[in-house]
Formats: sequence, structure tokens, C-alpha cells
Amino acid sequence: MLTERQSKILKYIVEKYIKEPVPVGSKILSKVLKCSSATVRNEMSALEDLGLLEKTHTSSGRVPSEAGYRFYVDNLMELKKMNAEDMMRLQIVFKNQQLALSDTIAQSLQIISDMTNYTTVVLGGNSHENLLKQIEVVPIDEESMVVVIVTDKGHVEHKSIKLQDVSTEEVKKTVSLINNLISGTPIDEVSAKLEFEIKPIIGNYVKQHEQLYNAFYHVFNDYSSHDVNVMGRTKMLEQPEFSNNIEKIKNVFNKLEDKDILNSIEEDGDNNIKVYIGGESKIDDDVTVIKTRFKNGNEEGTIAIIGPKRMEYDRVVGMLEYMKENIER
Amino acid sequence: MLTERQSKILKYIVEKYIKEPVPVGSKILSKVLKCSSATVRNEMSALEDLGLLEKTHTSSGRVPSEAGYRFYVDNLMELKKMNAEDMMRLQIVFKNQQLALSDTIAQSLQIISDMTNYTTVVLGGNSHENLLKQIEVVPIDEESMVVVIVTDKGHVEHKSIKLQDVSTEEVKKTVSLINNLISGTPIDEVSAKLEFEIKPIIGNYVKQHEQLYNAFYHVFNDYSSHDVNVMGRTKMLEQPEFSNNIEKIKNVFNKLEDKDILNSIEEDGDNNIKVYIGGESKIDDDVTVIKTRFKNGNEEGTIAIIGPKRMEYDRVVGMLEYMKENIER
DNA sequence: TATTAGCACTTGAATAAAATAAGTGCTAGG
DNA sequence: CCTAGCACTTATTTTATTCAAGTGCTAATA
Repeated sequence: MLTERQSKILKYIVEKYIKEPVPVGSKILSKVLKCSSATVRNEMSALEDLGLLEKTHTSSGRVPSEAGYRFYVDNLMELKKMNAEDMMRLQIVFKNQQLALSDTIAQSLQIISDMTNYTTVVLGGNSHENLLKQIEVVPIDEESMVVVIVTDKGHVEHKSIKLQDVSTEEVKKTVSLINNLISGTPIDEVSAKLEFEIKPIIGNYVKQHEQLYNAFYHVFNDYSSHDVNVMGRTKMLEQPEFSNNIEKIKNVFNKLEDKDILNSIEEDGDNNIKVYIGGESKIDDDVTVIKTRFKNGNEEGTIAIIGPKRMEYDRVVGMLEYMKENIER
Repeated sequence: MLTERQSKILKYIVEKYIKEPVPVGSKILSKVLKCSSATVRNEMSALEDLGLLEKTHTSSGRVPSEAGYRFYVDNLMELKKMNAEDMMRLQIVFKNQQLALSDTIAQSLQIISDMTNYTTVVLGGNSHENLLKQIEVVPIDEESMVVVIVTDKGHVEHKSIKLQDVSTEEVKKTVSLINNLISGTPIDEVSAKLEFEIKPIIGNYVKQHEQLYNAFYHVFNDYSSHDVNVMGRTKMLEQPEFSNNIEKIKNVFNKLEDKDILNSIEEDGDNNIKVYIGGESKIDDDVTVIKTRFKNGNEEGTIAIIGPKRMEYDRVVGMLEYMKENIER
């Protein structure tokens, strides 16, 4: 366990370094703590031995290590309430009764991205939690049509398909069959049900049943299963740890394009606010992801704020708490 | 007009500089042209006076100016056919009969982005060219529902709306009213028709008609009107003119996020391949956009390749021609 | 008249050396 | 246990030096 003074030192260094990415030396701390710089140096050395601080070179000041940030977040950080002005901006969105929940969330996260200069993400629930509500087919011309899938949570997915020698009648019949028989099934089980419950039936009355079955099968199989909405991608470029390092930018941007990586943020079980620092983030050693799940009626999902490891943890966690509260009622 | 020799010099400089972003000096050209470097210098000086070449500093070699690229593209460039290997890769996609056209295009442009290290874009027709085909409403719970809009070109857009005290019956009636009366209308005229043709009618039999009307009105008004699909955003980072210049990266990425800017690429009338160099591109002085419209049956749109001004014009134009041909049949 | 050899001159890039600033570890004494 | 003091390290900044590439211009040449 850390002594009172060590805690103070670590907290100060983390917060100072977050404000400005410059290693923190003993001199400034000696003023804060009203003791000599030598004393501070001894303490810093101890904190380094504990793995909470690091040096950038032999004679540099100290910088928080990943474990240092972790300790700060878990033990030292004091939550910061949002300031009134920021709250006002968000309330304008939340008070707007016209908006559907997903739009409310998107807009408010866009605002948060602007306020903080961090990237924000909304993830919309997993496909095994989404049940098929209804499918609709709209014919476009002789051979192509659009299939629209709606889930019980209001997610919509669509795909155009091409069919030869299948009549509109046959398609309509099949659609109502699907709606009657397998609506209510989790999306990722639909393909299976199609095979065992629909295929045998349409085999009887549809000439090109193989083709028709295949088309629907593919539609559900390709169901991308996740809404991913990233806001403020370019905010990452404002952060000094990236703006000097093209390789890092490349890496981070590529990860932000990768839906699998983003979706993996949703995985982790619990409903509280979670903080993934550096290596824990799966994005980059210098990136932190802070996320929480939300649930409002039958809509649920995850919101996340992605920024540098040097993120303003106290502020962001406060914001996310505020967001969660407002979304959930 | 340029002399034979001047043309040769300009062509050589453009192509050399595209291969490697280093100013081209008179020495190498003297070898190519089999004349003295002094002669070349005189010619280069003349080309500079014509505004086709530039120097990066008083004693540097020459670099093509924007006008130089323009002249090259319009007069000197020899189209380059795609090589067999690249063609093969694309043919695998084009030969796949299963895919809907939009998927074929997306996949092939993804491949082109990988082959060239340029960013690619598909734009899906303007809203005034899209006619309303059909709308569908799927109720999600007591008060919310999803509205799905399908256009005659197979574009799908959806939006959830919230309604209080409106019965499913009333909504259904309104939907079939819309489908019967204004299907076939250009999307961006639907709002107006709603007001004059639908509103008066539903006023008679729907209690909360104001609310219902508003909901539909918003749905069409927010219709984002364009499919924009950007592939290989991060490829820009591979280009040396950007990878050393964060400000440029920021600018370019922000523009690539901006749908209005991307859509403006579609504007320009004509169906042929168009090249917008540097300032003409609306994205950045160092960016070139090469685009063409395509039309296949009732689906149409624009494909574009976005890269540095130092783009391999001959290769990209060749590819785009090949793409257009394949899409259109 | 068009070309070319020759040369002085300019500039950016690379390298090296020196000066500066910030900060550390350690020792010894209060 | 704390701290004053000092030798030592390292990154950063500044200045000077050299090097390579390339130009423009002049005068001679074909």
C-alpha cells in the first residue's frame, strides 16, 4: 500500500502529466508538498520500484506507467462532475422528445467528442440479443429486390438480391412464411431455422426453391450483426502523442476502421463503467477506452470514449456516468 | 503550344516525379534527350515561364505545377492498360453472379484501393434522381416504430420515430395512403407532397394527425439522400506528402468525413472520366480526385479514386475505365 | 541561330561541436 | 527521517561547417 505522501505524489504526477505531456520533476513537487526535492526524489524512486512511475531517460522527470494510471483510476481519482455549461449543451439534446433514442445518443456523443477532443463510439447490442421482428421485401425490377430485416430492438439491415425465374407471388409467400414461423428468433439462429423449417416447406410449391432459399440464407448470414457508429475519428490527431508519430496514427485509424475490434469493446460483461488503459484497450499502447453499457426499455448497447492513455479520466468517467443516467431514463 | 522537345521534358518530369517525389534536374534529362544539360535548362526555364513547372527553391530541380499536371493529363499522358494479374483479381469479383451490383462495386473498389494505395469512394446517385418506391412501418413497441424507405434504385433508409396516442391502424392507413399517392415521387419532393396531398386527408380521420404528419415529414427531410462509401481511408497516410504533415492529414481526413464534400464530387455533369487536380479537387491542394459516373439498368452513381496530386494518372484512369466497362455490363 | 562548356552562386541537408536546461542519484550531516 | 549539496546524465537548442545537387549566365562553338 502507498503512504499518504506517495499517493499524493502519484496523483499529482498523473494529473500534471495529463494536463501537459512533459515528465514531472521533483522540484515542482517539493513546492506542493512543502518538503525538499531530495525527499521527493526518494519517494519517486520508491514509486518507480513499485512500477507506478517511469523515466523517459536516466535523468528525466517521472511519467506514470500503465500500472500508475491503473492505480490512479482505481484508487486516487476523484470523480469530476460536468460543468454547468457542458451539461446545458447535452440537455438540449436529451430534452428533445422528438428524437429516437439512437439519434439522441449519437448527437450527444458527437457533442462530447467536440467538447473533449476524444473519439466516441456507440455499439448497438449483439446479434444474439437481437430477435428477428419482421422482414419485408420490396421488388425493384424483374430480377432484383431489396430485403429489409427489422429486429425487435429497431435495428434495420438491408440487402439487395437477384433472383431469376422466381415470381413475386412465390417471394411474398415465402416472406410471410418466414414472418409467421421464425419471427422472434435470435438473428444468429435464423439461418439454421431457415434450413430446417422453411426450406422443406417452400420446396413443395416454389420451382426455384433452392435459389430462393440461398438468397435468404445469405441475407441473414451476412447480417453484419452490429451497429457501429464512430464519431470524431480525427480528434485523435489533436493528441500530441499521435500527431508526431505516423505509425501510431496508422495503427489507431486502422483499428477504428475494424468493426471486429470495436465490437470487442462490447464483450466485457458488466454494466458499470469500465476503463481499459493502454495495452488493455486492444487498440494501441497509448490509447485508453472508457465504456459503459446502457439499457433503455428494449434498446441496449454500449457507449465508449476513446482517447490517449493520457486521457482526463476523472472528467470522462463523469461524463459517461451522466450520459448513462440520461439515456436510461 | 509546346515543341516536341518541351513535351518530352514535361512528360518525363511529371512521370519521374510521380515515381519519386524528388525535384528533377537537368542532368538526368540531358542523358535522356541526348543533348547538353544547358540546353535542357533553357527549355525548363521556358516551361517554367509557361507556368508548367516550378522550383522548390532557387537552385532546385523542377517539379510539375498544377497546370503542368493538367497539361500532362490532357495532352501527354498515354493510357495504361491494367496488367493481367490485377485484372484477374477484379474479375473474380465481377464474375460472381451472386453479388448485388452495389456489393460488386464495393468489393472491387476495395481491391483497387489495396492495389494502388489510394482511397476509393462510391457515391450512390442524387436524391432528386431517386424516386420513392415504397415505405414500410414496423412497430417496435407501444410508442416507437421503424420507418423504412426504399427507392426505385434499391436504396434503403430507415429511421425510428416515436408517437404517442396514435393507433397502429391509423399508422397503417397513412402508410398505404403514402404508398398509393406519392410513390414514384423524387425523394426530395416528398416532403412537399406530404404536406399538400397527405396532410389534408389524414387530418380527417387521425386524431393526432399533426404528430403523425410531423414524424413522416422529418423522416423524409432527414433522408440523407446519399450513399457514401469510402474505402481505404488510411491509404492516404502511405503517401509521403501527407505522412510528414499532420495539418494536411487532418484536413484530408476531415474532408473525407464530410459527406457534403464527397457528394459534391458527384455534381459535375458529364459521364466521362474526369480528373480534378489539386485545387480543383475541393479536398486539398495536394489531392487529386479522378471520377466517373456509371449506369447499369436503373442503378447509377459515381466511383472515384482519391490520391495525392502525384497520382499515377495513367494507371488510375485506365483502371477507372476498366471498372466502368465492367460495371455497365 | 541553336547548342554547349564552364563557372560562380544558391540552397537544403547532413554532420559536428558547444552551450543550456532540467533533472537524477548519492553522500554526508542535521 | 529529512535535506543541502554536488557530480553526473541526457535531451534540446544553437551555431558553424561541409557537401551535393542544381541553377543562371556568359562566351565560345557548330
